[in-house]
Amino acid sequence: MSIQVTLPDGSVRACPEGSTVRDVAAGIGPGLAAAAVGALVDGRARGLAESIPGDASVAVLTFADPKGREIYRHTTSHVLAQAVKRLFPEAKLAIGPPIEDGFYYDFEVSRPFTPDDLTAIEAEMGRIIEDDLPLERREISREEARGLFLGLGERFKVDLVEDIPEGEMITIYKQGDFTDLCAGPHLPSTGRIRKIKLLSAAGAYWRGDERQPMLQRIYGTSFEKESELIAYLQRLEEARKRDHRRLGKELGLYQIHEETGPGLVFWYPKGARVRELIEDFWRREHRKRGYDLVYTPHIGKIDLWETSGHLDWFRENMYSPMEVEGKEYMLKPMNCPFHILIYESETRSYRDLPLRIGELGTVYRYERSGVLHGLLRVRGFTQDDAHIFCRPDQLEDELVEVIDLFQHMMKVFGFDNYEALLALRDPQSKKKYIGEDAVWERAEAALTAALQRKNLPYTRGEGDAKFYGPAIDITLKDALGRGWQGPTIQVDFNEPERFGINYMGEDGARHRPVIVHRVVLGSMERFFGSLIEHHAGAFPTWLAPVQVRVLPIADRHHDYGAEVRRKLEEHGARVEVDRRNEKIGYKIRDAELQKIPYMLVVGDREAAEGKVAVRQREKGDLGPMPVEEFAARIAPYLRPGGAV
RNA sequence: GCCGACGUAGCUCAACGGUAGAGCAGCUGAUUUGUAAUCAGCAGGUUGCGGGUUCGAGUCCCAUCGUCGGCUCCA
Repeated sequence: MSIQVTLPDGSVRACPEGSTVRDVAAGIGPGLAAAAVGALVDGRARGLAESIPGDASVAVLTFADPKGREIYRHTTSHVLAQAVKRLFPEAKLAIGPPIEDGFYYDFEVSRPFTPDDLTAIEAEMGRIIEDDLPLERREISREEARGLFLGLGERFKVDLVEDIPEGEMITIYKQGDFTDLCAGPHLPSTGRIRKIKLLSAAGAYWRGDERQPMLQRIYGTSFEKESELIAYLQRLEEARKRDHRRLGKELGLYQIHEETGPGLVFWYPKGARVRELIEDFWRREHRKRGYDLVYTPHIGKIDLWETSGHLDWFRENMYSPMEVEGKEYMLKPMNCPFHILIYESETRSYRDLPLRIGELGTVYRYERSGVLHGLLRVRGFTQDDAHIFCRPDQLEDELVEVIDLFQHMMKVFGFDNYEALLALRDPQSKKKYIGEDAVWERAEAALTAALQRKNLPYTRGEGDAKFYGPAIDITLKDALGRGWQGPTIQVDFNEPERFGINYMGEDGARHRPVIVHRVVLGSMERFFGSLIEHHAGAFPTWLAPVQVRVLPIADRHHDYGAEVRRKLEEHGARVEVDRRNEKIGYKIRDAELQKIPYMLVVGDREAAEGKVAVRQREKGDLGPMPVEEFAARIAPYLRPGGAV
């Protein structure tokens, strides 16, 4: 008997029954057999020693495949755990999965790991790798697993065993003197691991829950080649250079002052300039698309927050009330109640809808001190907020419009590093959510349809919706690949109900509108932080705080420099003249470090001929040209969305 | 908030428990300069803040403020 194995290229091979993944790889070629770390068998990861159960599609995995790397690093995390158990026999094992670019393992230990511990552990890992211990996979019964880990005193593993659903297979992997509960798969032996590096240790709660004990997590990574490891570490170093906190200081964009408090941002002149440009563009774009723009207060009576329901479900993110003439006021964490007051200030007709009320609204939210992060997580921030009040039948079209606006914004600002999540109800526990089934279904369908109509790729997140409605959440990635929620489009059934707002329908009866909360940038702070990292501080010309710096060769060229500046300013460019008593090389270096898009060197020749010697940021000398020619050349880049 | 590391001049960093230093930036002067740092001089600090130990604390201990990494990616 033989089985049919279908390979990724569509070809089919007959293999003897009982063939292993290793056999299939060897059948394809010796090179692949040597590089293989496992395979996807009918989409499920398997180890090299596992046999193919029957006819199946098989994709052999190497370190080059993300799934292959996971296997490789998962085994590395077991080696880490084995090393820790050797050096700290009292350590209790928790979990140790592969993650993007590496792996971690959590331990319960009597004291946190020190940097010296990490060095010793890494050395011990080296010995385990050198010993080339084979990993043995074994399927065991639930009872046997319980007994085994109870006997080993591994209480977290016992917990994990108990959480494995009934009927699911339980496997353990053993290497030398070390045994771990693990679904696998793994490399055949520890000697397959080449280059390892432990990166850091940090506290982490068991199951990410702060009511649970704090464990000590060790992060590390592993590669097949030393050059890959070095390249990875260099990439980390490069990413650190893009960090908006570093660039924010170097470029004089913003600062957070200890004197004021954490998470409260000062936009310095250059950062403020960029923000102004973003905001101007934002306003124009919203006007074009039928938004009414408003300003509302920063504080409001506590009763308002009672009505809105924020006191029930958002209080822990709100600052304590302040008392004014015996009445309690709250700093606003959201703009919606204020926009609702504007909506209900007059009787609305079905003809008035949709009503789109927008505001660059500054809100304050309490964030725990440990989670604050530069501009990306702060305590006071300005949302590019808007609330769309519409009839249910208008919802889908409105959502399409919002997605279109969002996509336009991302394009204009040169963003492509984002991911969309469609946050849906958890179908298992519908009672967690307010609003009727039919309305939810309609809203979820409208969101899905809108995403499809606008061709926005997304992943579905069942159970990710807020209690008041489904949403589309956009995650922006920072320089180190960490995700931050930016734009979001949320359908809300709750607040219209709580405020009892309505509109007069065609039928003369009152109807309840739906509210869409939406931000298309997120907040000015987070978006700016993202923007800095995305461009590594080198803003496209239209957003650069200073677009052109004129660099006179000597003092006698200052007057001509001022003339060039005036001419370019007439064309709407932001220009400054470097009048310092320095050599040209110094001025160029400084302008390059300040990431100014264009440097204009002016000396005797340029002054005599009415020219400028153009140097472009990072590109270098473009040669001399008349001032007017330069102005014409950069004109397209001065407009919003102008590339370069 | 919790675990760990860190906090010295505007910035980047030195200083076995024994008189706080350097480079850059700043200021002054000289130089008038052609595509990524001209030279010299000057000034700049209660070592985050507050206690304690010690003959003596930037250094050791406690407390506090702040920064950084982690606390999501579920054997």
